[in-house]
Amino acid sequence: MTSTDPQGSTQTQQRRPTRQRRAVAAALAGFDDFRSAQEIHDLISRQGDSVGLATVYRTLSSLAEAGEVDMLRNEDGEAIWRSCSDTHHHHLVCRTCGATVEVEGPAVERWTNAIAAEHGYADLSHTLEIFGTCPTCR
Amino acid sequence: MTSTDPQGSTQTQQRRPTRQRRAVAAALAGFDDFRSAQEIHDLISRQGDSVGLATVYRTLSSLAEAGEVDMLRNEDGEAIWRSCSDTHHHHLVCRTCGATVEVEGPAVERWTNAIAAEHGYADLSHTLEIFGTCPTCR
DNA sequence: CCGGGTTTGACAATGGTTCTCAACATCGCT
DNA sequence: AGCGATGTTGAGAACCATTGTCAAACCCGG
Repeated sequence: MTSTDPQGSTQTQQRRPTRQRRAVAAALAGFDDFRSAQEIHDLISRQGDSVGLATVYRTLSSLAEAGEVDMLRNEDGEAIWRSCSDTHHHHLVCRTCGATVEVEGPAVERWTNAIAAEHGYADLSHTLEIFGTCPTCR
Repeated sequence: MTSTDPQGSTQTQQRRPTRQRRAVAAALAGFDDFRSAQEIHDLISRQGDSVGLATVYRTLSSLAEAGEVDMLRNEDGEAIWRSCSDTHHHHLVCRTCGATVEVEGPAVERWTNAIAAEHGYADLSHTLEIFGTCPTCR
């Protein structure tokens, strides 16, 4: 926050291709649903790599900031992650097994924008997640 | 979870009107936006009452379960609470000052139900919160 | 006023997440 | 290839919201 930021402002900050970051990326590629940082950390270990938990957190956060992964919170407030397509979308998540369906809702986007505008709110962000029990888990 | 549950099942369990519960209710009546449990706890102290933090949590949780308060999570995953009307609704929350607008979106309800049904998900719940900057804070 | 189930509070314990900081890896340059 | 500057990492401590523990205090019906 107090950096001098020589020239390019909020631009692609340097991201060195380290072994650890590659490991996290590889782990992310290995599943489709949302996983907690700790689960991802375990996955990496199981894949033979060794990456510190703190590093997993750091990497996930910066990936999320870069828009390369989705981060949302489960009903307990824990952060869960997964790599994502680049369009804005929401999720239908199975409460039991974590199976995820990616959903798009242009209608919802429009609705939230309208509501916010109506009340003069700017600089919006919103969360919309649906939790339920998938057909398999019932 | 392993309780025997003698007779009435998910019914109105006894809720004794203790000094502490009254204090929490009073505190809740004193603000319109969402506050964390700790802030509410502070508020109570400032009002002269003394209630243990654990009790505040317990009371808020049970009130939430009874549908008398809304609990949602801010962007940091912390639980925030406020008393609410009894209909299902969502919120437009100012990121800076916490000012809250209660919004209803029958369209959204219908949409989530449709989506979930389409994928065979049952036992639904969903979260939809909009964060932004209110007119005053800009 | 009594007895029994509820509720409380102080404090410990959890558990996810972030911070600290010395050791280390990369990059750009020569 | 060698070097210095700077970004990264890891182990563990630190944080901090939230929940568990359990004896003491409380409320209620009789």
